[in-house]
Amino acid sequence: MRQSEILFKTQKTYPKDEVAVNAQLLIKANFVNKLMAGVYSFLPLGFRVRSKIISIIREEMNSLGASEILMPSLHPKSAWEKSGRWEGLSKIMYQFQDHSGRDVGLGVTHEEIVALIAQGIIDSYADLPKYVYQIQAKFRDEPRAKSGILRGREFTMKDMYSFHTDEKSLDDFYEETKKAYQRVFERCGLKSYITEASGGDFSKNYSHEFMVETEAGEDETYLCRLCGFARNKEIADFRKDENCPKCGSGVLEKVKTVEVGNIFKLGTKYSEAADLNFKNNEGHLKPVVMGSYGIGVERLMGTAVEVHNDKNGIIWPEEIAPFKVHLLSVGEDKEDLQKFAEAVYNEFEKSGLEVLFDDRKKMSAGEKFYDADLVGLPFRVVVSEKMLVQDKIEVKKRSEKESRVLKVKDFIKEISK
RNA sequence: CGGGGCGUAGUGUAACGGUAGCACGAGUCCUUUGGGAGGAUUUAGUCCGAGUUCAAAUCUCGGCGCCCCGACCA
Repeated sequence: MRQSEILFKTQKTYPKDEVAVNAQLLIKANFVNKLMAGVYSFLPLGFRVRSKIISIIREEMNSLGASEILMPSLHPKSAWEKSGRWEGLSKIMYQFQDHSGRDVGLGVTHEEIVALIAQGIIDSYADLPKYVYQIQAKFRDEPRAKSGILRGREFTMKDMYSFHTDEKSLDDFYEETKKAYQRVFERCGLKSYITEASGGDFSKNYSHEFMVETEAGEDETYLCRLCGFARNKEIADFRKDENCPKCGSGVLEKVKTVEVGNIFKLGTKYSEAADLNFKNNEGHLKPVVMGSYGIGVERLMGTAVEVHNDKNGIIWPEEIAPFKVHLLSVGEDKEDLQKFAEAVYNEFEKSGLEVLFDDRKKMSAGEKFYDADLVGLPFRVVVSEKMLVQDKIEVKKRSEKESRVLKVKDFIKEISK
């Protein structure tokens, strides 16, 4: 993609109000645009990061045997009444009346809705288990949106729901999901720790949270760096262990964390509210056992920025970088250099390399270098008069200091494997 | 929802109650071209509404918005 052609321009200064690192960098580097507190647009580069994260999530959820669906954001009050959550969530759910006076709300989550759907499909134990997920906007009237894209009022969530005949089936899937979640976070460049959750409006004792360590975190977690055991603050304060209860040799250290995902064993609460039953092999009607599993997409993106940056800008983990390579044409806009840069760009494109080509004219080398550092793509490739005469390119990893000069073909070969 | 801070060109910042200025950006022209280049020229602003005053960006009140701390966070 050519940088000159996309709706994209970095800012020279940090937004004056923002303190959160993810907000400062994502706004300065023009990945996102803030419309109001907690509500963001995703500009070309930010949109690509978001898409990459979604692809990773999709792959991992599909690998669990889950199928993707899409439920609506606009819900009638009636769908929420039986579970008692029209009232229970009224503080954070956007609720209003349409022109004909009907009560409607914007979805904060979809247990009620998905249970209604399953109710019309699941009849017998032979229909179970089933797993569905969606990746969709959620709306929450947060009393205080904060920390850039870490806590928004409108945000994308992957929410998955599972339906089972019994606890054992749920437990098995729950454990598989735990592993899939950790793969998602790892592929996004983040090390996650699983904690047993203490709170929550529902399923009080059957949920786990996935925590990533960063100063920007809102939560406090005690973790053992030796074995990866983690425990949330409420439980840790109650237990008061100093040594790791799992490996015994590590020390529990209090760190700040961001909750990037959470999973719940719901039991039969929502299936009972929605009359979601199945006939077991004896012909008896039983409520379906459910689980729900969430990942906040933008929160994951913001956390990656919080964890991977330096004073010059973002350092994107490779799998979620908007492009793999930033190709800079620097120096005077002479015809032979332009031709060379175009040729390199075409070769990259032909080989399927995801490349952002800084082909902007009348732009000093310094400006392009600053922008490249700020934007933070994994590889920076420079073509200039100096490179032209050698018929080579200069390659530098964003995460490293040293650059290397090599042939285009060799670089493509190296990066493609 | 409690507490605090803050709203001035696109961005970042000045201005005692008395001419709204500077830098960057953007437009035009010339020069420059490996770490945010230089010159000439143009462009564009006091969040909204009341009040006090001869006079309000500045003082008072109300609203709206943003950020931070706390509470909250299926």
